Amino acid sequence: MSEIQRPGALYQQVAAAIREAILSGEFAPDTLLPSEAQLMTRYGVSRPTVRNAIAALRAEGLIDVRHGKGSFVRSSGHPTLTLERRISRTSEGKFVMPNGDTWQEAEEPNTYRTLTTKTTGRLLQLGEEEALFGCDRLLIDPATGTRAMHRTLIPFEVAEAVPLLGEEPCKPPAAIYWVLTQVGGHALSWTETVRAHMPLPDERTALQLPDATPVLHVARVAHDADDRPLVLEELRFGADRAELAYRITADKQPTRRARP
Amino acid sequence: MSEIQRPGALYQQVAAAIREAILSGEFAPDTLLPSEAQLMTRYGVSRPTVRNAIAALRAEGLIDVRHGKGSFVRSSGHPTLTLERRISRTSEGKFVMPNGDTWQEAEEPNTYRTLTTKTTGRLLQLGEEEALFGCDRLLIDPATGTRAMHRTLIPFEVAEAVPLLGEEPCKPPAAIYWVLTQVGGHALSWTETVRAHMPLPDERTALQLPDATPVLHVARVAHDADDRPLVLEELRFGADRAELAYRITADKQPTRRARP
DNA sequence: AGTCATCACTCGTAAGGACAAGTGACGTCA
DNA sequence: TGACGTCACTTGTCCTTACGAGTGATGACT
Repeated sequence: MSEIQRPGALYQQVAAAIREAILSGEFAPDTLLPSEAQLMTRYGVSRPTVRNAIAALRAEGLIDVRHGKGSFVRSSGHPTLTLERRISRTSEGKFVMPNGDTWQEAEEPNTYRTLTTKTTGRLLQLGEEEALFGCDRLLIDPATGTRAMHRTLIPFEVAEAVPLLGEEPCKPPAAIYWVLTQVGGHALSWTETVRAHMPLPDERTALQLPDATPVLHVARVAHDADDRPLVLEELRFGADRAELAYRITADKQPTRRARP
Repeated sequence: MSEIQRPGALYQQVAAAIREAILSGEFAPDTLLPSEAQLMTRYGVSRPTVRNAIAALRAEGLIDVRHGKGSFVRSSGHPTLTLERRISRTSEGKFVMPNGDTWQEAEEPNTYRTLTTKTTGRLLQLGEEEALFGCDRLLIDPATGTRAMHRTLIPFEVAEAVPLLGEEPCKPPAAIYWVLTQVGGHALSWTETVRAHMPLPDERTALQLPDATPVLHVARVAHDADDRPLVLEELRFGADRAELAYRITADKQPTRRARP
């Protein structure tokens, strides 16, 4: 009966005690925590209080609870998949994404269709709710089992010049750059924007995410020589499975971006 | 009384109904949701069930609950601060981090001290629990109020060659690179690794994070000509306030990394 | 020996009641 | 008018009880 007293609510004291035990290593990773009943007698509180404490630890991603078995200390395993974000151009002018792209299609690819975007329109220099030409995919990395949601978005202005896009199913992620070069749209620079958010239920199921696992969201925009956006690629994946890696080399001069 | 039936548990049905109303725009952002009592009569369930549903929406980051007032639809405001991750070298050989570094010290800086790292040792090619020379900071962006935790880590092997580091307080983040050049440690490349995780309580309070807000974690490692790590900078901030932006330019040749 | 029912244990769901605590408006009182 | 107390409303905390559902081992039956 480790007596507890300190801060705020009872369940927070219980949560703090368990958390401390986990972080100090008293409860090792992948270890079974005491059951709810045991915690009730241990701290002299009711079951809702224990469950409330456990819910707090769950939201912090410290433990995993399995129905009928118990609560396990989550092994703070680092991501097993590192996505190297680098785009290179071969001498023939073809674009390759050389690494981190061992993705395979996990489902039958969709076809291009009209989409609207609230969150990423800004990156394409569009207003909110503006229509786009786009395609969704569910990708999987066979080596690690990591899943990712991929979306290609092309402004209508650009898509109209590319008759090939009407064909179905839509091209694999990397091919879109090649397609663009065929019609004279040469991407000169890419900007990647990285965000994180909590998954909605559809993302939770599609990406098979455990509790309290954020989604990493990468939006890659290709710009042409006039700094106008050509394509937007979105990639979402569970932050427990994969991480992003950028290699930065020192320029001789600071790069300046055009200011409209 | 919108009757509900479909999937799984009662509280999930209630949560799904509210979630749908939010995503469809029926409940506008920053709007007050019906109170718990109203939801009880609306769906004909008990208070624990309503609270359970609300807890689920809270964990998804869809709503904010304020004691004594009610539940508000969270305005899905995009991050206001964009951190441009680019390192440039001036012609004099001094290193500058030209953008996204309007940070100010939010607290009196600490002094360098010995730290151990479990999660990021790998990036420095060290084992787990290996000791390092390091310094923590709490930064703030005055324009947006965004807070960030910053940590500088230097392997003992490197730190021993730098007598300047013993001085207190420790240098501002960017200065460490300049210090290194003074003793012949020239950084040639940087690798940034991006992860996301849910905050522990200390991160929640230090960064002043709302519910269900992930932490974005950037680890920047500077390597010398022999590809040995010189410094590790860690930056953590709330994913609701800031995002990362990388500009990628197309190389003529794919970059190959040494394989040991 | 093998199969399968049972049981004890786990967590999940749902309801009920009671009181504490934060918030804001309203009305009283000085 | 101004200050303040009260009250109604909100969510927060905590307890009790009950049953459903997943898991694994035990043991009886074939």
